[in-house]
Amino acid sequence: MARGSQTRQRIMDVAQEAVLDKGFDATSIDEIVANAEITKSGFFYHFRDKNALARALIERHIEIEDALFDDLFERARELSDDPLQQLLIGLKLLAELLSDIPGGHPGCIVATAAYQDRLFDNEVREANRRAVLGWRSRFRDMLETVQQTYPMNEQVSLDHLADMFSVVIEGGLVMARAVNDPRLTEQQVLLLRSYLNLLFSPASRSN
Amino acid sequence: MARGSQTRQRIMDVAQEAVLDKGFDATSIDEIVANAEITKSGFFYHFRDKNALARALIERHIEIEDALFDDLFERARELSDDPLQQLLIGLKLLAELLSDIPGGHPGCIVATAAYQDRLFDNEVREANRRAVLGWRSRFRDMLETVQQTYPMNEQVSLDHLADMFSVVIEGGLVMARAVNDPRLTEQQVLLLRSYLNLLFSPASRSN
DNA sequence: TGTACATCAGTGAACGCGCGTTCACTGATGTAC
DNA sequence: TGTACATCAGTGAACGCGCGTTCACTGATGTAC
Repeated sequence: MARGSQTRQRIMDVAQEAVLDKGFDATSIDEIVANAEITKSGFFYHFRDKNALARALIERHIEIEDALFDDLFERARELSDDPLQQLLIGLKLLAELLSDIPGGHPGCIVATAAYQDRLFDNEVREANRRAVLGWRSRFRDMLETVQQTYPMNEQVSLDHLADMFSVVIEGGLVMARAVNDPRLTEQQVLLLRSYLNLLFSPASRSN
Repeated sequence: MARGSQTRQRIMDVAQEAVLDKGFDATSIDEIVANAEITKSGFFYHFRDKNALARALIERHIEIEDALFDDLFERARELSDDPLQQLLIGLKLLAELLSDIPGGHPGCIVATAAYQDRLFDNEVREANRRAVLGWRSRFRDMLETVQQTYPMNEQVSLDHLADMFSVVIEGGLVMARAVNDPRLTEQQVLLLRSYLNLLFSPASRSN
């Protein structure tokens, strides 16, 4: 890796940690450059302005998150041939993964961005929107496959259901922060799993 | 109402609108006093500093939210004697209410606070925490009553399930912002309703 | 192989603006005697 | 009922600090001939 892009990477790593910890605008460039061991003007060599950093952070985050989901459900496919089982196993793996990451995982960058909307320019908002819509279509595809084999026990919109993955994760992260209990997100993902199980499993549900 | 407390109220109204729109620290005191038609020093007569405003906003919000939930489930109790039906009706009413409020409802003040944690002092964080725990115990009580009549079809923790109300609402609000679709929150609340229905309804679930 | 030039990856100092906060003061209303 | 004093609900001007951003400059590396 070229010398310059190493530095750029380091700036982003340092920035991401700070942003996840306390939000984007509470993270000053001074602080970032101090931790990245570079000068302020070095920062502006790599990023035109602070918005460019936000954009880069969101875009990189989407890639990482996507790769992570790819891995996760790939593993799930290895463990079962049944589409419903794959989904349930994937969610279980996701819950485990969430419990392994100490103190907040990448997902919340999206929420941070959503909540500080007006601070960002249009490009940042668009990047954020694309990320969320990407997740919707990913989970929607999986749900459609499941539905082909397992008719739903109650009719609900697959799009809404697909959004619920993001909702539960992001909502879980918000609440985990609010009550200061990092395990909350994981627990909520397992509840989503329980819902999908009840929704798609063929009856015989007595005890 | 005394002259002073009218002004105080006006400051808070104006501030709340701005905070919900773009976050707490993106809302300047200058802007608040301009919209409240008062001078900057007038603001500092009513609030010692910006944190005091945050605290007042969160506390007032909790009261309003609590009153709102009280009303909502009181109405639900009038409409049915059955605890499960009460819960389901309550959620339906909540969804309708969310769709009536144009552009974001109070709930997100809590998320805003959670995501800008480091900006606030301990008292603000504590107020926020109390709010969330209050909702947990409220919903937990309702769920316990339901469970006495309707055993769960799948064993899950009532505490986690109670948290899911907040998770779905807050997560829904975050996502609604991210994709710019105000109806998203309402849809997610209805999915939670669907989950509770599947979880507690006695079998005979085959369409 | 040596020289000329260009690009890369930064440095250091300065700037200006907006922000939260302070402080000395004031006119209107309330209270004691 | 009138006067003295206290409190309430503000005003207006100033301050200082941190922040994002700019700008002129520089030493190291890469490329052409």
